Amino acid sequence: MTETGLRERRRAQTEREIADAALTLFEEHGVEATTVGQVARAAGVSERTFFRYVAVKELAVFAGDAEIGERIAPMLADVTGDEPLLPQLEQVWAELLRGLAEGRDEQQRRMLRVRRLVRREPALRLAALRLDEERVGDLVSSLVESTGRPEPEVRLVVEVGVAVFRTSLDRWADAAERGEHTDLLATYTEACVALRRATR
Amino acid sequence: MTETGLRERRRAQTEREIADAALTLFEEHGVEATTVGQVARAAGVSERTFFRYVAVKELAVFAGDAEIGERIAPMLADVTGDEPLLPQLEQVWAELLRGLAEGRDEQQRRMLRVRRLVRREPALRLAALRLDEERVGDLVSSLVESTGRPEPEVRLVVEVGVAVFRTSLDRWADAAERGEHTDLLATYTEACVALRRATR
DNA sequence: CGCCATCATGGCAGTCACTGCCAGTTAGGC
DNA sequence: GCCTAACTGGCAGTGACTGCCATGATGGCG
Repeated sequence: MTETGLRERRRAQTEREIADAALTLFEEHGVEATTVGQVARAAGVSERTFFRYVAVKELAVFAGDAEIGERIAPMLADVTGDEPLLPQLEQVWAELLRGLAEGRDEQQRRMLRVRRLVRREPALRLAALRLDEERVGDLVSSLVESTGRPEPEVRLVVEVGVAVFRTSLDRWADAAERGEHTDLLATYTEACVALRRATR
Repeated sequence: MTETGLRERRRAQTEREIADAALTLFEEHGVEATTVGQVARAAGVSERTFFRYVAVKELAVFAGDAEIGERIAPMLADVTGDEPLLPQLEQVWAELLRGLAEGRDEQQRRMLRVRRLVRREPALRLAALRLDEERVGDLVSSLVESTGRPEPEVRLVVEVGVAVFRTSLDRWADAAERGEHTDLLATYTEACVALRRATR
């Protein structure tokens, strides 16, 4: 999985450094007021290299999020087309959050910082939506293939599912903003319940 | 409502001309390959003026969509906090589509062209998401005030509702792409039913 | 009808995100 | 140790977008 070559390590490290620099600078001065040059310099890299690591400025802060997709992939293997899709997907996401809660504290703190920024900065919100969008696409095609269910049905379920997930993230970030520290997993499961109540 | 001053009319007209020029050029050459200068020239306006009408290039094609928000506003008055929110919202959107179906054919054809482009061009998809996002924000705060329901609940319902609506638009555009001409309203109500099935 | 405040437009210069190209350096297989 | 492929920085260029200013058109008002 993780290549231990020097190149791989270097690459992972600069990716981290760029992401951290971006996060700090975005928090401090706002996304718009932060230039790519500033982030690059803070990360100890040239502007040109910055763009070899991140496609657009706003996405700098999400570097490393790809691993989340990788963590989801194996869980998807258990999803079957013979049972309702949505509950199974909710299980997958809950499992993901459980893994996060058991993981390093540092990762959670970072995620909270990012989601707070996402809540505050429209430009970042848009970037986050873009990522969601891509993940939805991948997830849909993957599920269509593995479950054999018709595309429109799968798309609807996935789209609704991520909507619930996203609102949970927002609510979690909001709570933290107000100083109330809540559990993301609990917030998410509550949201799933609220969805049933709303659609009953 | 509609001021009949010469200025207002001129303004509305150039707005239309920009939107039409953008739509045609985007269809013909793709969004990325189309420069603002080209759209501006085709619309008979300077580049500087273009940016007085549209905030970012990709949004050019959605000019005039604001009126949809205005058409929704009065319908929102009937929404009460004493009954489940989601069905009421679904009613509002269905009503909106009904109004569209009864309206001018030209408007529907234009909407279809736009949604097809949105489906094909990631940049436009993102722009559409941005608009959705803004509308969700407005809708949520408006509903929180008028219904007195707690913000998180309202946000969840609106976000899910919009997701269902969006997938309907996509499906509608897909069908049209394949030559099957389907009814948008019917597609939407089917999606609402599918949502119940998925969450049961 | 003529005057004035307001607004709409175009041009220009400037910033900044992002890309292609080229040259120099470095890791890693042989 | 050698050679290929990957990584990097610099540079020039494009295009989106903004602020500023001058000019002309509109519409209200005496």
